Amino acid sequence: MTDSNAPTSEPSNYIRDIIDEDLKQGRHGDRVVTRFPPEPNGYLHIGHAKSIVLNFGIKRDYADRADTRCHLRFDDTNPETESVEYVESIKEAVRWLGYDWEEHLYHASDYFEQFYDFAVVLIEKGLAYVDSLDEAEIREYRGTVNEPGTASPYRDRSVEENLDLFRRMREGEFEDGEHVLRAKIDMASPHMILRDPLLFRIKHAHHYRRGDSWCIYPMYDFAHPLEDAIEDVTHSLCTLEFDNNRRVYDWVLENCLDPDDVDDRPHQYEFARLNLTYTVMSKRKLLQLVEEGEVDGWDDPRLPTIFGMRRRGITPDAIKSFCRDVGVTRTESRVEIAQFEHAIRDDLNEKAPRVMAVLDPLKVVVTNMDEETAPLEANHWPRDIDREQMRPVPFSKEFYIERDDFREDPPEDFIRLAPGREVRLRYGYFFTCEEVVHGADGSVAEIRGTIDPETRDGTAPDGRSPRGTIHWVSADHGIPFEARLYDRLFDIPAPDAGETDFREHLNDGSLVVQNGYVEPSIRDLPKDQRVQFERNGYFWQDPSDSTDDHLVFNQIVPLRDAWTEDDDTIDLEEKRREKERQKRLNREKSIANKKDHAETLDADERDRFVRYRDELGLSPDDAAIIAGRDDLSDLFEAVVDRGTDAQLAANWIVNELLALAKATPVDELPFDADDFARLLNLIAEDEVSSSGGRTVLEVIAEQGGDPEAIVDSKNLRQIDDTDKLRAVVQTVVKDHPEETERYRGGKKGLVGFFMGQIMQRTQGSANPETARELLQEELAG
RNA sequence: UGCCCAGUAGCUCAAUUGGCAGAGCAUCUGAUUCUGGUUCAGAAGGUUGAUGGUUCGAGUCCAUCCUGGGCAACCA
Repeated sequence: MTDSNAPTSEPSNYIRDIIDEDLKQGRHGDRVVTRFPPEPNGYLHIGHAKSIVLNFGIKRDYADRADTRCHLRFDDTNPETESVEYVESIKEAVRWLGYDWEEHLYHASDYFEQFYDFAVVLIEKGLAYVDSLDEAEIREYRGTVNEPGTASPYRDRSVEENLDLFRRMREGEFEDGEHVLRAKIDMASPHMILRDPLLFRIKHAHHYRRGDSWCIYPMYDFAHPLEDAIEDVTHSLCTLEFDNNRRVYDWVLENCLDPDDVDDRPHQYEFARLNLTYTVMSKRKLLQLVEEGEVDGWDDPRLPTIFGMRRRGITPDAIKSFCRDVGVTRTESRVEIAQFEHAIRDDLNEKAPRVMAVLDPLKVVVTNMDEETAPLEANHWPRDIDREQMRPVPFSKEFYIERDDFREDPPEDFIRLAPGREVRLRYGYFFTCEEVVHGADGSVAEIRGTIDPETRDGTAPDGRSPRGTIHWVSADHGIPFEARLYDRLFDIPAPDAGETDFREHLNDGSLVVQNGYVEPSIRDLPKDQRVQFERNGYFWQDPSDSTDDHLVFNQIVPLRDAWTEDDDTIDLEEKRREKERQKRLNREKSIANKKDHAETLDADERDRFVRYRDELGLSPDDAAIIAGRDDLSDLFEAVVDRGTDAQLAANWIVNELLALAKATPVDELPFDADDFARLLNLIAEDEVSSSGGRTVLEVIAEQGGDPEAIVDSKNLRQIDDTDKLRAVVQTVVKDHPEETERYRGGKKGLVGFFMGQIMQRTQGSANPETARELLQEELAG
């Protein structure tokens, strides 16, 4: 039971971690500026909602710590697909979700002049050129993922010529496709994106906002970073598929911006888009369903579109709380629809007054009652929700119950109505079934039976209480209505994953229409009130089809149902076994394909490798890693020459130094072989522990310095003195009686906790081996 | 076959930056209940993708491999 409106502590995620750190470092002063940048070429869906909640959520949550903004920006740089209709629908969707962009509404199309100017800057720097290859040729020249590209013959045009051509492109002197403007980066880059990406193309097309004033339009990779920079965005959040594009994003900003502005330029961070089981999320597939009439428009309640969800009756609160639940990560995932349904129920449980409605009516006649009784009184709210809102519920001789709630031949655990059985009618009498009337086809047509007049208030004087309670609606007073029950749109969890066309997996039963009766008090509730039809789920009136004469209710979500006849438990077990099987398979493969490091070495490296392995006794792995890099070999040999033990040196180079020097060659680090040898010496002589050594290494790799001096200034000299250590160990144990208790009770993993405490107190300088021995002695009691 | 990204419970995520592997959802019990709902209590579920290494100590650091995804639009 969470109140989604409450300012609950926001879950942290990796993007918030970055923002926290940036705030701490003052990277953008105290500004945190995000943006939601849709292209107005389609309707928004729950995946967009995740992005909206992320971006606007950051604006809201950091408002107390920082100067925050969140822009709504239309990324309208492609005139062929965009329109005002989409702009308006997107604004409406964002507003409906409950977010306010205030005065920060922007359009990329307002920046066309600036994009042009930035392009001129690049040309003048010799970093962009007009290419006159046609589309097919450009593709050809780009190469493939395995082969480098080749330079366009136009790549080396003069700045003047480029400037002239680019100006004339804008003037409209050329046809579509005759020329493009490209960045001059690297046609051989292993990153395809960096093989001279296109910046501008000619498109004689009418733009929905700029009309015909432009005939060249910028590409995403050029426009987007500049849009962010123009608006002073600090954190530009997008989905994972733009990961590769980040390289151009950075390149554009670093080369277009004034050097003074580069330091606090925007940065792009990617997160996984949201996928749900049993539905599809891509604009293209959604469009296909709409256009082919598989669903009833963009706001069909079965669709995961914002308008579909709105029409279905799902609230913004539920969507937001769901988005918070799934979090923000870089792991691609598909969330079980059950998780979403939970958020919807959790939200509605406290918002929806209860009423009774029968969806699939079966008539019941009471034989021991002739005239109408006064209406029963019932609270719209169940006892566990602390609200009172009474309404009259008329009861009469004839009423309807749910067809499902009666079985002629009930299974063992069936607790509802059956021949000879008594049940409680919700808010009213106990009823006993005495007769079953069959129709011509043999199906049950009517139930007859008696009420116990003593049980009008739902209790019996003799204290008996039926096992089951069922809902009902008076036949004389019930209002007929149409119920639309929605189920998952597809019948497999990942309709868009396999080889087959996703449309083959459409679920025939995704919409079931039933005609039932609802209690008359529904008329006293606001038309847009979400209600719970007891035992049937949450409903509300369809906003477009429901009228006073013909009520239409959408089922927002059914109630959780513990009485299901099919069980998913087998499925779960199967999944576990499948995962286990897969793991075993992968293990075999990964062992079988283990690579021999030495294979890729050239002749010189191989010499070194053999020497390290055979003469110095290094493991083949270590020997190959060091031999494979000149900088590592030089350092390694230099320290060994100074008398350091080869294995020790290798360990530290491979396992510790490599982590710090992934990108930079070690000879560019601010320390030399002497420093490193001295450090290793301190470690070899037990002057510092290995963790102390690591600290020293970090310092000298960062800023250089004498290891010995650092050891002293940071107080890292290893404590071997047993008495001194014992004192520390004893205090630690004494200070944590509860953990000690648990350790003695069998939670041996706590040694790590205690060791951590000891290391903290001694700033990492305790001799770990001795400390551990003493600790174990002490904990043994 | 190049480059990039990601692998923690069935699903979605945590894990104080090298120190007790946890939570929500789903599942299964039990209690409460005039909703087979809600709420509460509990259980089960893990070789942290694998193998080796570093370390007193590895989900976290190093190496290799495996699996999945992305990149060769004048789309975004």
